[in-house]
Amino acid sequence: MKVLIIEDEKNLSDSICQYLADENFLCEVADTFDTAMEKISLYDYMCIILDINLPGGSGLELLKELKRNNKNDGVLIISARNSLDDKVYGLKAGADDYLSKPFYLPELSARVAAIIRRKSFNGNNIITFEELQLNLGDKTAIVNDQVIDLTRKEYDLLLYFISNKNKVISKSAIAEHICGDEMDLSGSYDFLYSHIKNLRKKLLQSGCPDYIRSVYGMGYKLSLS
Amino acid sequence: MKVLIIEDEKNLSDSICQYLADENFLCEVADTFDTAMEKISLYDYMCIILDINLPGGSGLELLKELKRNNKNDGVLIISARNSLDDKVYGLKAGADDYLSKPFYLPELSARVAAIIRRKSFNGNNIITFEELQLNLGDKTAIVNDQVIDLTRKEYDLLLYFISNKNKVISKSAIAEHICGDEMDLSGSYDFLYSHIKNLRKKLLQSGCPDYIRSVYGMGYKLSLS
DNA sequence: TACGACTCTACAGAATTTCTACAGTTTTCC
DNA sequence: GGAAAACTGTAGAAATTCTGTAGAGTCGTA
Repeated sequence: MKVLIIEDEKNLSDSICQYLADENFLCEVADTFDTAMEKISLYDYMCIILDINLPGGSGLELLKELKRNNKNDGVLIISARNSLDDKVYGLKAGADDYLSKPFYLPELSARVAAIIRRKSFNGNNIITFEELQLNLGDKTAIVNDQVIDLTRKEYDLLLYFISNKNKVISKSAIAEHICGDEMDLSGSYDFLYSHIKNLRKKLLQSGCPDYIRSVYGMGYKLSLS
Repeated sequence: MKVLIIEDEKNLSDSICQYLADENFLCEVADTFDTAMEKISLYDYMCIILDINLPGGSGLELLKELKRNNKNDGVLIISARNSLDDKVYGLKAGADDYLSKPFYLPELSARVAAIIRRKSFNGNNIITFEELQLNLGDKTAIVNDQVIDLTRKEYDLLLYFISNKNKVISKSAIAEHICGDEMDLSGSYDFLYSHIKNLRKKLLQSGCPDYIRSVYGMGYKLSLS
């Protein structure tokens, strides 16, 4: 559950960071325009907390860049100026919410949680794709109110698929993700084929269409069509 | 999408190579200063992954040579020393990014992709030509909101065309780009004709005009008229 | 420690998709 | 018109993915 805090005032970013970390978010901080751009282009975040006034460039520019690249990260703008302008421009540029400084950390946290909930979760640690539900809390998968028993690897696999939905992910990326970097691999992805086969089977048995598409020569993709 | 890995430790270059190959890059490895110099002078690469510590010469020297020859290949430096020196000198000498060992392969891959995006596509994840859209992130081609299923070679081909739009590109350049240097070629471009035919067919079926012009005796060109 | 149940991975052969060589046809250029 | 270049459909080759099975590994419990 990664959150990026784009804020140059170290005191503030530190306290946000600590507060959100306690709420079980994985926080990263970027304190300049350039590092922020880099992080955004490299990784996906569930939510980006964006200070409009940045050294090196405007936060709004950053927001536009995000949208230009079809990134779906949630964005919460924080801005010192309490002007209506920032709010209007920010929301118009595609931000999800706005909070003006100074603010109370619990309120920030609540808004971040709300954004994430709206984006992909429906409240209680449940991440979904179509009728497919994954409960991160007790690590169960649910389709049509029916619990599917998944092994640990199958669960990891499905989680990785859902959090990268509609994107082609390579087999090596999947292998890294579900086995860590101590995988010796020896050139064969047989174990992956097996897990995917079993996962597909269990999902199909629960009446869930096969959303896991094989993309020949590239990898896999979780998508509708 | 060719990438050159300059690294003498075979274990490392092997795993980088395999990981990137699975991400659909065409990888070549150079394990000494001299072979690296030779490859660089012979071919163009989208990105060069450069280990600073090389047998036979410093990677920084190689970097300078690259710039001296006005080569525009992207460069990602990897170095065992976690010293600021390597990073500073490297970036000053014209490298695009720096990663210190040990690193996580997905991170390397993300950075390579980012360098290529910055170099060739202005940092955008989506590159377009008229109604034709190519999304580098999820590796899809879209025409009029409709996804076109492309094979790996067709995708590579289209990517190469779009990133060289309005320029005539020779068949040998195309062949090298989509097959790497291990292509035997034997003087015949039959396979290329086939791929281009199939690509054209798929694009036409999606209602996209045939922007792929054949330039008799020269090669091909993606253009309007 | 031993047992059973469950999970993971390796293997081999089948099925599928993509690639490319070939032969014949059409187009282009001079 | 003739030669070279480009195009097309086809079929076999090659690469990739899928499947079932079996043995190895893991974990909890008695």
